[in-house]
Amino acid sequence: MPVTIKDIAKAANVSRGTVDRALNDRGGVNPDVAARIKSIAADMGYKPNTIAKALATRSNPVRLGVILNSIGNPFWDKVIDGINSAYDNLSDFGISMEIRKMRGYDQERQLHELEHLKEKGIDGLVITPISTPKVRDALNELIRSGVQVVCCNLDIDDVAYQAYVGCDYFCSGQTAGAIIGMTTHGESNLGIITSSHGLYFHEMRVKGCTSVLKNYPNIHITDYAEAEDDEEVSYNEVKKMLLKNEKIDTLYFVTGGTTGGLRAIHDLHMEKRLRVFTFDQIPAVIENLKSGLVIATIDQQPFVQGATSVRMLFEAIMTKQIPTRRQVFTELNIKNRYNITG
Amino acid sequence: MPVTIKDIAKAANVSRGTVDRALNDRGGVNPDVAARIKSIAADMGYKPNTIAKALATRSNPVRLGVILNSIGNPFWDKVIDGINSAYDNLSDFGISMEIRKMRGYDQERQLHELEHLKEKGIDGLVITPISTPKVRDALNELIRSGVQVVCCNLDIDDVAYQAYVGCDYFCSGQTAGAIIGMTTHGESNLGIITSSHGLYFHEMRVKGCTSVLKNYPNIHITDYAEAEDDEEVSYNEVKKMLLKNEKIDTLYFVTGGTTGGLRAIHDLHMEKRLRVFTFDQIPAVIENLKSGLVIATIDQQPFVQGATSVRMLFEAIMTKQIPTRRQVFTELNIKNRYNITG
DNA sequence: ATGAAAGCGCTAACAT
DNA sequence: ATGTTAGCGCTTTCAT
Repeated sequence: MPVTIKDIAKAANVSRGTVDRALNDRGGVNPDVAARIKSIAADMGYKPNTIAKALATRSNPVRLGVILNSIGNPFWDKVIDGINSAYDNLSDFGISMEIRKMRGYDQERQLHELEHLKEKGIDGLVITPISTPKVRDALNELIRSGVQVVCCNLDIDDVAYQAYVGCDYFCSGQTAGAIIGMTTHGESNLGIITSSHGLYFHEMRVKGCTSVLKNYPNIHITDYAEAEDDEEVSYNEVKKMLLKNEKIDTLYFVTGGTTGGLRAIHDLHMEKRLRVFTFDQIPAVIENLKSGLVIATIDQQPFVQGATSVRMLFEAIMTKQIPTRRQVFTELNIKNRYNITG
Repeated sequence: MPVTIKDIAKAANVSRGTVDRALNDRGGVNPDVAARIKSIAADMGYKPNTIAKALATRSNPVRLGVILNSIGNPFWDKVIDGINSAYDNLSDFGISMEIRKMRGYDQERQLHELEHLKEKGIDGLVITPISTPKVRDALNELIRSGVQVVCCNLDIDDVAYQAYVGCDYFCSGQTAGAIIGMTTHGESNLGIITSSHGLYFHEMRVKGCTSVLKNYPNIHITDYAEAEDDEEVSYNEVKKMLLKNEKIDTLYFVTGGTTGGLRAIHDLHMEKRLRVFTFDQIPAVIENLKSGLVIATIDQQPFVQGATSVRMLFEAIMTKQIPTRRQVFTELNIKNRYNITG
């Protein structure tokens, strides 16, 4: 039988109210008494009952805020599914949640969304942080004011968040490199399409991939293109690359612009000539896995990322955890036409 | 603000007790009144609050039983981790759980474990059912007596269970076939190691694989061996197969006996000659992925299987769901040396 | 600073 | 057949 505050109250010869105040640092209790209560609670192995707490605090429930750079990028659909799924599971706890979606990587826009949620009042925040000093400072101030923060999919340095939930980008690059090496039998001329932002995580994916491809002397990186995270730009750049380099037989899409790039291949009727490797399971990728153009794609469990972010955030708020900057990496999985989970 | 039984009671002009009795079919309420209450509840969009219910029924908590054919097979370690993780998450709901582990596929032993749990009294059961008429009948009788059942990892026909949580075995075979075809560049002489039980799911894995390999005219299935789900038998059979067939350059372990088979390869010093494909991420597989002997393994998310089984079972019990024979397939994921999650 | 008591939504034992 | 009431473990308001 688990120990309750009632048990502690009896053991400490005080009332349940005092135990509650002491254990939750609500103030208004003699320091000596508080210390004694805490030590007794620890001795008895007290673990607060989350569901009872949730029932009791139902009148002013936990408020969650979410800010995602999701507009115009189909990758986020499943992250949002995960967020909503976790939210539904927690609905009995009486929580509320507001999702703010934005397009691209404009820090001013993100700061604006942050301000909006701050004014409405939130106890926790899930965010895909844009890694700039201004965003960093804003998040740290938010955290100082008592709001718990979980970063989803994108990491940011020097922010005292509770957790980063996302993939290991370097490792995802390695995984891609390995599958490229193995399935092309170590013979290929590779074109790499990246985003132009010099985004840290994109770079990691390229580095991870090339570090593995070093083991294959006959795989040559023939050309790079920058898609600027825009499908149209990607479409044009891929076209240009393929027309310029007749030798290219393999394409590696790091992220963003994959849909446009695949369209370019079809418009050039170069499906037969090319083997394509991508990330994630967005509709265009699934379609082309089925058609055989895309050989494999690396999945990073977007649903799990969304769901875990919300769950960890709620957990942190309920148990008053102190920020630990924990890295929670989701699995990286190779998908071919048979094991897609679109 | 969610609607509660109190709201319904007021709307129906009855007491909360009557609403509770009506909504939960506890009997002792006028059929007409019950129908009216139910209709009002539906109209108001009533959703029972699980955590309040759990708090109230804490004195006689939900009792879960688990029966796994896990002894001697490292695959199950992560299933059990998943089961325990879900159990921990539900601990605030005051549930109890007993895990019974057994070795191999002896139906008498399984029926015995079933009897044990039945005598102790359980509200729900997670089981890896041995697909025989006796087990089928025993499970159906259990279900008729009001116990919810979830099948984990193994499916069974004609049992009115709540859900099967596990992988799609045919699809896992296809996925393996595709990776074998792609990474061997369509050229190989294949040895297949299966279990001897003629187990349905093993057969599906072989069929799935060969159905895909039909697309590769130069991949030949040179030999089959039966490991009888025993590491020693597997060790000997693999040795025999490799010594007999000098041409074999690729091995496909369907399951059970992988550890012993890998050991045989090492003892024969044939690591250089062979490319191996396996299932799951058991220690021996991880080790040999790192060494390069195993090219890829197909993961079926054992942790998720365990956790989901328990969660779905609990959910079904709490909400009195009627058995639906739902198939919940976990993801199938290709793992190489870079994205293992051992 | 501490205690007492009401209440969160639901169940179950006891009255009527 | 229906109503009333006392909790489940915790928070919160009101007394003291």
